[in-house]
This record gives sequence, C-alpha cells and structure tokens, in this order.
Amino acid sequence: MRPKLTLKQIAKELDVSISTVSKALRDSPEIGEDTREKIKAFAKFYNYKPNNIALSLKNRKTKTIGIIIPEIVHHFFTTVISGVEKVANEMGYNVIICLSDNSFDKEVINMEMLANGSTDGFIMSLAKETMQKGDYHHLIEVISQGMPLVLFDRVVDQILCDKVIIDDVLGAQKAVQHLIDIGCKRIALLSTVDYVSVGKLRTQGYKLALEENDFELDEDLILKIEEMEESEEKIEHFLKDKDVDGIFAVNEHFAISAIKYIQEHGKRVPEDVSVIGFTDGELSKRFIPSLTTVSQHGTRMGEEAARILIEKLEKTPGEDEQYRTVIVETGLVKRNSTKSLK
Amino acid sequence: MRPKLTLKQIAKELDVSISTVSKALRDSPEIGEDTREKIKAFAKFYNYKPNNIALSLKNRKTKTIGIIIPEIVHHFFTTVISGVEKVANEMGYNVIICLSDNSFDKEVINMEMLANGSTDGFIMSLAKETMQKGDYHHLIEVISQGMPLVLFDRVVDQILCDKVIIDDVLGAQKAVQHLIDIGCKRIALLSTVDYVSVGKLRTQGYKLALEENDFELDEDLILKIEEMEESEEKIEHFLKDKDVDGIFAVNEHFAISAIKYIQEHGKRVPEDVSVIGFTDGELSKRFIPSLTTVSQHGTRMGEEAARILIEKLEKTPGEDEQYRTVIVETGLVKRNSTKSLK
DNA sequence: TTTCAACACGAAAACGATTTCGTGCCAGTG
DNA sequence: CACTGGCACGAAATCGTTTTCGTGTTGAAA
Repeated sequence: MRPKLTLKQIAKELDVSISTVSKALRDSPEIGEDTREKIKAFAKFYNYKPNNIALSLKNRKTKTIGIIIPEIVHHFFTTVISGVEKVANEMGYNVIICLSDNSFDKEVINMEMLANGSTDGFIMSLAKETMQKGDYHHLIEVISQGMPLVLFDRVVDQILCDKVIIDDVLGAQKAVQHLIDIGCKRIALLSTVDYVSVGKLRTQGYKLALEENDFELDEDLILKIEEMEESEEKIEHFLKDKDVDGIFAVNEHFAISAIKYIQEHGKRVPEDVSVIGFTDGELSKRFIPSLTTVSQHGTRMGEEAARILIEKLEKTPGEDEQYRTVIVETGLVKRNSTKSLK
Repeated sequence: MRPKLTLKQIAKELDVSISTVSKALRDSPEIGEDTREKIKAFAKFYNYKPNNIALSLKNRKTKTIGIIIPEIVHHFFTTVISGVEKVANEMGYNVIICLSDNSFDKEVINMEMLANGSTDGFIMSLAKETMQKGDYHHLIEVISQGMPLVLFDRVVDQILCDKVIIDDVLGAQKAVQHLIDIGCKRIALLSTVDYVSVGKLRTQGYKLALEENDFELDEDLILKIEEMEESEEKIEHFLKDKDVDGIFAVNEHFAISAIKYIQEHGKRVPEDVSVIGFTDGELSKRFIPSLTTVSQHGTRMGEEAARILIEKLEKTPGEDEQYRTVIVETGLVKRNSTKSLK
C-alpha cells in the first residue's frame, strides 16, 4: 500500500522547501527554470495530485454542489440529476446527492450535514412533508450563511432564492385544451393533494382550460390522491361510475392506472377515452398505448439550475443580489393515448 | 450574511483558548465544570457545528463514499443508489455520485478526482467502454493507495476487490428453464455483446438451460446487440422470419421491443410467444402485458455493497485483507408475458 | 570597492479542527 | 517550610495546501 504523495514528501525527496514545490508546480516565475523542471518532472512521474480537502480548507470552497431531492427512484429526478451532473462536470464541480425520502427531518439533517463545509451551494426539491409543515428554517439558515440555493420543481414562494420551475399551470392548461380540441366533453382530473405545489398548480391549469372553453366545472370529476400506494385503488373507485371521455393525470402512474381500469372495463383508449399524463418517462414512451404527456424536460431543468448556482458561486459576493425564477417550457408530446385532431 | 461560527471565534468571545473550547465541546474532563457549561451553552445558542472539511483534513477521513456508475437514468442503478444511500446514512456517511456516461475517460477522471481526498472509498459499476478496453489501471491505482473498492453488477475478474453481483448465469438459466417448463420449443435470446460481462454470463445461462433439457443450440436464435439505439431495429429484423415461441431478453427494453413487434405482426403474447426480461423496473411492472422478469434486487445490492465498504473503512488496516464476492439471489417474477404452467 | 537590484528560494501564517504536552497554581503532606 | 500531586487551562503541532514576506547570493552599476 502506497499512500498518497504530498508536497512535503516531494520537498524532502528533492531537498527543497515545501513552498518551492508548490510554486514550481503552479508555474510561479519566482522559481528558477531548472528546479522548476526538476520538480515538475518528479511530480509527474509519481503522479502527484493535490489533496482536495486541503485545497477546500484553504480556499474555503469545495467545488461541489449538493443536491437534495425527495427520492431518486423516479425518472424525473434522475433526469434532473443527470442535467446537473453534466453542467457541473463541465465546470469542474462535483455533485453530492442526499435523499430526503420525503421526510422533513431527513431533509433538515442532510442539509445541515452538507452545509458544514461539504458543499458550496444547494440545488433542491422540497420534501412533501416539508411543504406540508411549511417549516423552512433550514433553508433560511443556509441562505443567511451566504450559501446559494436553487430550488426546482417543488418550490415555495416564501423563500427568496433562485428557482427553476416549469409552468405547471400552462402545461396543464395546454393538456386539457388538447383534450377539448379533440372533442372530449367530460374531462376528469387525477391530481395530488393541494399542499404539493404541483398538484395545486396543475389543478389551476385544468380549471383555467375548462373556463376558457365555457365548460362547467364539475368537482365530482376531480380526484385528489394523498398516497402513492393507494392511488390505484382510489382511481378505480373514482372511475367506477363516472362517464368520462377524457382524463388528465398529473403523473404517469395515475394515467396508467386509469388506462388499465378503462381497458379492463370494456372501453378503449383512445377511442372511447383519451388520457394525458404529466412527466415524460420511459413508461409513457413504451407503454401500450404509448402515453400522450406533458413533458417536463428534467435534464434542462437540471442544467439550468446548475448554471445558475455555479454562476452565483463564482460571482464575488456583494454584486447585485438578484434572484431569478427560470421557467422551463413544457411540451405536449402527442402519442397514442389520445385521439388525433379531427 | 452571517458567516459560520468557528472555534476561534467562540474562544475569542469567551476569552479562553481554542483548545479549551474544543475540549469543552467534546466533554473532556480536563475542563472545569463551569467553563464547560458556559462554552456549551454559547455554542448551542449560536448553533455551532464543526467544519467538516477541517475534520476531514485532520482525521484523514471524509466520511463520504463515492459512487461511480455508467448512467443514472436507469431504474436499476437508481435502486442501487438508494440502497447505498440508506445504509450510508445510517452509518453517518455521505454519498457522492459521479456518472461515467459509459466513457472510459470520464470514469478515469471522476475516479482520480474523488480519490484525491474527496471520498474514503468507492462503490462502482464499470463503464461499457472500460470493459471493452480492459484497462483498469485507475482501479489498481486506487486500491494500491489503500482505498477500499466495491464493484457491483459490471465487475471484472482481473481486479481483486470486494464484489456484489447477481448470479447472472443462474438467473438466466432459471428464466429459460421456466420457458421450457411452460412448453416453449424454440427459444430466442436477445443479448448484448460479450464484452459486457452480464451479456456473456446470461448467454451462458441460456445455453446451460438448453443443454440440461437436451435442446439443440441454434446460433441463429441468438441476437447480440451492440448499441441501445439500434436495438429496436435489430430486433425487428431478427424476428422477421424466425418462428419462435419463447424469448429471453437480457433487459426490459429488448423484451418490450420484441413484444411490440410480435403484437404488430398478428401474434399474441403470451399465447403464441412467451417473453421474459431481465431487471425488474417500473416498465416491466406496468407494461401491458406486464413482463415476467428476472429481478435483480438493486436496492439489496446497494445495501450490501455499502455495508461491505463501510466495514472495510472502519476496520483498522492490516487486519486480514480478504475480499468477498457477495452473490445476491435473483428472483423470477412471473407476470403476464409468459403462459402459466400447465 | 561599495551598493543595490534582481533572482531564487525558504520560513511562516493561514484555513478549522483535535490532541499532546506543558505549566501555573493551589492544597495537602511530611 | 519544602515538596508533590492534581486540577484547569494554554501553547503548539498536525493534517496538506497556498501565499506573503523575508533573506541570502549574485551580478552589474557607480
């Protein structure tokens, strides 16, 4: 076992001082050409690489950014991560990932953990429980310490920071509008409960689209689901005696559960009922029928978030402290779960 | 903006020495009761937390483990990550994730990056390109520096280290055996090229099962696919005039592409052709027909890998240096893409 | 010959924490 | 009164870098 080479060892080996070695490696003109070459050759030969921890301590920068998300086994979040990773890598940053598991406590613990020197800034999407509690002291704490924070997807108005979101309202509205355009008359909404901001906003979009087309809002056509686990059951129960010809679901799973139920009960998708989901995952693409969805462009959100964060990190503090909210546009990907336009 | 509190500041504020503060906070009996209480009260009030970077430098441990995987937008890998995260969190470790993007160069760069003090050890699955090249100098380098390495899934015999794998041969064999059991006579294999170890091993299992049942091996029934992108096309071409009644695919995507083709050409799954995939993802579960698959238990692999790594990390070096290979059992999840046993 | 840059390098502080080893003071003992 | 031991605390080294500020040597100019 050969431990890592340090400046000190090089110095001893070549019989010069530590500072000389450091300067030589950083091409300081202070050092004579011959010693410089000698040191660089030695370092190269033994593959010297400076210790990141020491550098972090000295520079008070870690060159890593922390991502805190509710869960990772979820296509949307992984695309965001890969977007962040890509930009971070290009800019010489590392990415450290923590999962809150949708728990407030874990979110707080992870954040405090990372805030103690492990990362320079945060990119995060809030845990469901956090939004429910409305307790954001950990975010405020981190911001007040001067660490940049970029929220994405599950954001909250009370916190002043950069944000990357999609236009949930417009996305939902466009989806429902499409259902109306292809002739749907009774359109159901499968949503999550309102304290999850996306649920609320997408519901808004749903209502807006109905309104614009002079459809009457029927609260009986709206289902709000609390737990992922019970979704299938709830949806089946909900659809039991509803006579709908269009369904807008706020995620893939709800959409697919709905399609399954419909098909099992003698109707066809999209001939009898058109279904649109939200979030464009593998599932939507390969399901049969493939799903028409509002696509969220997770990768782009991740890239955007990373760019904003790194920009903040590399700007000398004090420069105009402005917070941006970037809205990543959604797209409507038309596939086979909706009728085509007449 | 209020910067983070340090020992030095507390010391100055309370007019004692830095060492006294440090000792007081760590409950050293050296410090008198009254000063100790005073310091602890102050620290608590101002929410002092030691700086991780400084601790890392001092202790020569970062308490973080590095994960390097080919890609993250892949259900299997995310389950592994969440398994690692879970165990790591319980043991007070952080997780830092890098993606190799299946590129050898990126894998090397990431590894060198993290090895310079950022992590205490590695959990990784090799990039396709790395296995193709057969160049593992970066792994050897890291191991020789005394950093524990745990390989999972895409592992390689030449490297001596701990490994967590599934029994690909047995998993494949069981799958094919099941096809035989339900009466399939002509069973095709959709595999990847051989330098991806899983492709090779699963092909072995396929052959083994045939052999055991005195089936004749027909090389024409084996398709090896190089690139994910061309898979759909290749599979369609391959199935064109093959008269098969069973298909074993080494992943979900191949399986689904096959099903699509079969259905589009007037045959039914599972009535005419039974299909089994590998890796139990969301897609398999919710596809129609839902897929019978060999499930890989990614979470368990992640947990296992993390446990092994942390154990190595916390063991004083020198203690018997033994490498383990843990085999996580696969399961055959029977769903609707295969006929039921007669 | 003296003086003064320029050159090439080293000593030391700093980042924030832990830890070893003093050290001053006081009480108790012979 | 002198000695010893324990208590409560501080100084300094350490981890591996970077960087500022010397400092000794040389060569050239006066």
